[in-house]
Amino acid sequence: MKKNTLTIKEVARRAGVSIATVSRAMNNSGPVSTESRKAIEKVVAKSGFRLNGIGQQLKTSRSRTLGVLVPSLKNPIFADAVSGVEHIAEQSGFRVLLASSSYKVDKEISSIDTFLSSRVEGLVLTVTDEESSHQALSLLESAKLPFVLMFNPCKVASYSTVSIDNRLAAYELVSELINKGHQRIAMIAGHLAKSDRSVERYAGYEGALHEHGLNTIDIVETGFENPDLGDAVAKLTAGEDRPTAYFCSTDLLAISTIRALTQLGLKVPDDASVVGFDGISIGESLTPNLTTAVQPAEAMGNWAASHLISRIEEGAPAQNLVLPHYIRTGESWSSIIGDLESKNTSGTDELVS
Amino acid sequence: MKKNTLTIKEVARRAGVSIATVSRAMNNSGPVSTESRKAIEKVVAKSGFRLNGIGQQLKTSRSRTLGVLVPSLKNPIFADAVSGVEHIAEQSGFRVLLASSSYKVDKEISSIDTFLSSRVEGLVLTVTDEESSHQALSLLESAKLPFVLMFNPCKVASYSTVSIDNRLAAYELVSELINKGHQRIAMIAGHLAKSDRSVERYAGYEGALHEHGLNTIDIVETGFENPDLGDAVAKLTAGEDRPTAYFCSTDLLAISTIRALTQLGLKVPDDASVVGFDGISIGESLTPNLTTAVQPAEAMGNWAASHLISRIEEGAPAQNLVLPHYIRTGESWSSIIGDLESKNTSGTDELVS
DNA sequence: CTCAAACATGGAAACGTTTACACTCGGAAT
DNA sequence: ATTCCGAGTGTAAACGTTTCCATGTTTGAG
Repeated sequence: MKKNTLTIKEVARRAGVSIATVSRAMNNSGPVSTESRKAIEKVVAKSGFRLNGIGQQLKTSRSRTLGVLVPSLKNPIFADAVSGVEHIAEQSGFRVLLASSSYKVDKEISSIDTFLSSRVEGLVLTVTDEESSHQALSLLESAKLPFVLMFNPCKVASYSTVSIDNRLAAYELVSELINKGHQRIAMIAGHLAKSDRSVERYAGYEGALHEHGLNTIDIVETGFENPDLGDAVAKLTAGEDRPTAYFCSTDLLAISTIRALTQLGLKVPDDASVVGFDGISIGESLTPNLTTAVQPAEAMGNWAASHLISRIEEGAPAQNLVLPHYIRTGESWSSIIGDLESKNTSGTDELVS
Repeated sequence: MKKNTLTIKEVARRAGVSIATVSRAMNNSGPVSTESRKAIEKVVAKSGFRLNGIGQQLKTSRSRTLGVLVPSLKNPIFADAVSGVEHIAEQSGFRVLLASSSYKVDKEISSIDTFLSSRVEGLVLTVTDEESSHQALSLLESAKLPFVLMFNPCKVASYSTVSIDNRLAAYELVSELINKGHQRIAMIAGHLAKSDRSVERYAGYEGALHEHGLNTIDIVETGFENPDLGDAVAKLTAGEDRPTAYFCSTDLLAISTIRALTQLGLKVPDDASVVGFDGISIGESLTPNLTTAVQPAEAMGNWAASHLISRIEEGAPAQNLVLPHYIRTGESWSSIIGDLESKNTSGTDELVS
């Protein structure tokens, strides 16, 4: 059992110089004669030697590594954000260590634990719910590890965060629906109002409705991934005054909702409007394409990474960034102003009462 | 400028024991008296000390880290696969270092370079094209780093690979279309036939057509991400005998194709059938939901990771795994047996000529 | 009571780097 | 001639661990 991975010491020996010279040559960190350099390059080329990053990290006590923690890679919104982080990190010479929490607090904590012992220099993360992840975050705080929350609405001002105004975006979206004549608007949300984002979006939804004297409908909650909305939506549409619009707290949910409605014989947007939230790029290519509140996920990832790096490198202060969202108008909603009276007077109501 | 991160030495001092004892206590790697253990635990709890992973890695010369390299995280098929890798890695006590190549060979190489100096113990990767990534792969070979190719059809038997039989899957899918009465079947493919998978799929497409004495149609090539297929598809449908079916080399492309067709006033699947490839989960929720050849992406990631780990841990030999694919039947295609004559005689043709 | 096994412990040598420091040269400036 | 400087180099001390080894100190069996 021989050690076959060669070290700077061996390279130095073969090139007939000292290890200090090899180090200087390979890092361009000091003067090296052309002669020595040649000799070293020759040995390196022949052997494929590369400096052991772990040795470097230990000696310099810098890992040049960022941790990234998201609930799941299977939701494009997170995948896009991670992609954004990765690009900036890469171009700043940082490596990216990845973990996912599956929306579980204990996995959040154990991942952070791993990051901490890996000595990442900073962390970009999205927690399921800032409240219940409090333990995880204070772990980070006490370790004095710079971190940036992504997507999570900022609750604690001293944390670095990048997010959009979920409440406002939801408010705008639902208000638009109301302007288009919708009065019965249902909300479909991810599992539990356990996600702080869902909670905010619900608040926006509620706010918009109340402002117009309309009532909310019992929220439909479902799992985070690949939910089967069939039954839930069927129940909603069964009542005499079924919703004319569905506000989904996620594009993925909106897509499922559209399918569920179609399955029930309802056409979107003719018989029901559906709006989503997130603005995943696939939503633009759908038929009908989604009306949604766009979170610039990749840009959020970009910003999170570069802000984190400037905190690391220059000791920049924590910062809360609220990125602008916008409503991307698609074909999944429609106006029902014209239809309103006919529906209400001669339509279902009459028939039933 | 004080070093404030404390070390095992400091903990040992505070607990009044030797560093060897602290190490044994924290790793459960040797006998430690209850007394010493108590003292150490107390110091650790108070200070939040954790062993420096970099020191450990250096000393043990194990990084317990896997590299993962994919073209892009923005295609769900890769995100799912990475997710699969991450889960297995995590549960086997491996960290995951992530990089993406943006379909560029030079980024593949530089990422591998980074992985190599990070001393990852193995690498899971998807290259854009095995041919043109030859340099990158031989870099890995000469570094004797175990790696597993994911998605790439295996060309070199000595490499570990996990993929499906792209050619066969495409063949089956297109054959099915032919069975359903389609004669003019177009193929839409990702940028250049530069992707080895696209090439295989084209071969399957061509094979199925030729076997039935049918002709291929000039392939439509487009970029990898968010392609605007409008023009290309418009051109295809303009001719007198427009395709009745579209075989897309990717679900993402299929979705865009459906949109393009709809935009042109054609209904899917009534006026044209569209089939995809990949089996991204979102495809199931669409309306119409996609008929597609399913690659079990997450399972591929799982297998890639566990195989890689067994190569690392037990020196298991390289292995080529071809996972079964299957055709997921959706609503995006239809049979045109019955319609065939009526369409051709009384339909568009008559009108035009 | 003796002796070996088992337990507990600490000292010290790695692991592969970077880098402060000291040293040797020439040659340029005095 | 002397001084000074800078380029080029090597030695050796870290960085924070793990682990081999040697050294007690208990125990329990005989």
